[in-house]
Amino acid sequence: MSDRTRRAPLSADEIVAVAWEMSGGDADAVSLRDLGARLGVHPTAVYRHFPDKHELMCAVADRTLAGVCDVADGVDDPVEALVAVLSALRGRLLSRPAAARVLAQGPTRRVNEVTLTERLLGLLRALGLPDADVARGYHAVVELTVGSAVIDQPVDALGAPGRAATYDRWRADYLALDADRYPALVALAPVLYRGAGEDFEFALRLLLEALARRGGRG
Amino acid sequence: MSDRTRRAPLSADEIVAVAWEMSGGDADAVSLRDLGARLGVHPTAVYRHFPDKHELMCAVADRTLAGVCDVADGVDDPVEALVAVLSALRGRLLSRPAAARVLAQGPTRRVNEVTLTERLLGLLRALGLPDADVARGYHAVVELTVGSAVIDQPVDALGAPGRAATYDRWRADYLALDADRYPALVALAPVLYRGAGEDFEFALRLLLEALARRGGRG
DNA sequence: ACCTGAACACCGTTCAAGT
DNA sequence: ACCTGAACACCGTTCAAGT
Repeated sequence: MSDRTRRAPLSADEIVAVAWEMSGGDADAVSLRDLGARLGVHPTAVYRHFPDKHELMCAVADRTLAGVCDVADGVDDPVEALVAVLSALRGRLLSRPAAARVLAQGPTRRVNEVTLTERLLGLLRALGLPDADVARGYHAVVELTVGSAVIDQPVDALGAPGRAATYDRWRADYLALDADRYPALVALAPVLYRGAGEDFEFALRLLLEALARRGGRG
Repeated sequence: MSDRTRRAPLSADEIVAVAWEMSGGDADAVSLRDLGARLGVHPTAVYRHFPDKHELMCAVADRTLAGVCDVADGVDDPVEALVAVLSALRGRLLSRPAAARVLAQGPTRRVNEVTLTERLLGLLRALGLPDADVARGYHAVVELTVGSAVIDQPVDALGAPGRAATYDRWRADYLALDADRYPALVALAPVLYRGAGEDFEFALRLLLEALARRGGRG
């Protein structure tokens, strides 16, 4: 490492950008040693910019939320806008499991998350709900979306053929059970796991339409 | 270690029982070294009974589900029975985060989970839904319950006073935002985070009543 | 058959030292 | 001011060796 290859000073933004890149795709963990190597810096240099790894990962998670709300721009119906934003959120969490795990442990209250929360609350208000129901509806849709993303992520990461094979295997396992002890499971095995994305949207619409009905917009 | 203190041969059940005890309470991780110490055995001895740590934790997670269905015994109304089982499930996941993390990564298809699935499907069928909606309703309530548990767990672990303080702080943070940029957030801050358990039950009943309505039992 | 010892290839984090 | 080196206290896992 000669002087002319010595890098410019680190910045928090650069660290987050590189960590964010590393967290994409299959790699579902970022180590500080790998991160240091990609930054061309000693592994412990990031401690000058973040107090610990968790704070860094919160920043990475928040970067994952940047611009999710934009998918609702120009969508007039609040239910459709909510479906668009929350499906987009789920998609981002699926493709970035490390971020999903951070966000699944409670709110980070960082800028993109706050922007997203504002948008969701605004859209839920547009359903004509009383404030208390807006708040509870917000918690409901976030819990459903995060739950769906963390449960579906491992299978989602397998890609289309792997997904189909996995779901086939699970259905076969259930079908092979004793029908006397597990009648519902054996009967319903063929219709379980028919597309995680569709199942999510079904649940989300059920929730949103129930909320809309409470708001007098049903 | 004299011969007379040398322990009896390990069994998979004993390993799971001790790991399950260790995973309770505040400790949200179990290391094989600690586990070995509590078993009075070399850390790597568990590899004779489980192929890797993940398989062990799946067994621990399944132990966490034992008997959850029992809370529905004697409850006639299927909606009330579903609320009872899923609330009990959420409670167990809250008190055992290591198990929650395993179950949040997809189905284990072990005995207690299968028993729980059978019960949930049976109860959803009792709502009079077509099979496809039973399956999608099942995925919906599981995603909501697991999402609620993983999101609420860290704050839940603080105990009642810590919970209240945390929620107060979050509300105060939102209230302090610029009301022009974040109108809904500032307006609704006072009614956010009003008891995670109540919020969960609200969302769950919304979902179940929407399902019951589809089944002609609304 | 069942378990141990020693090692391998990792982690996050602290802190004195360098420039 | 910013980063490095070295160390600390951990991880899960493998595999040859012991009894």
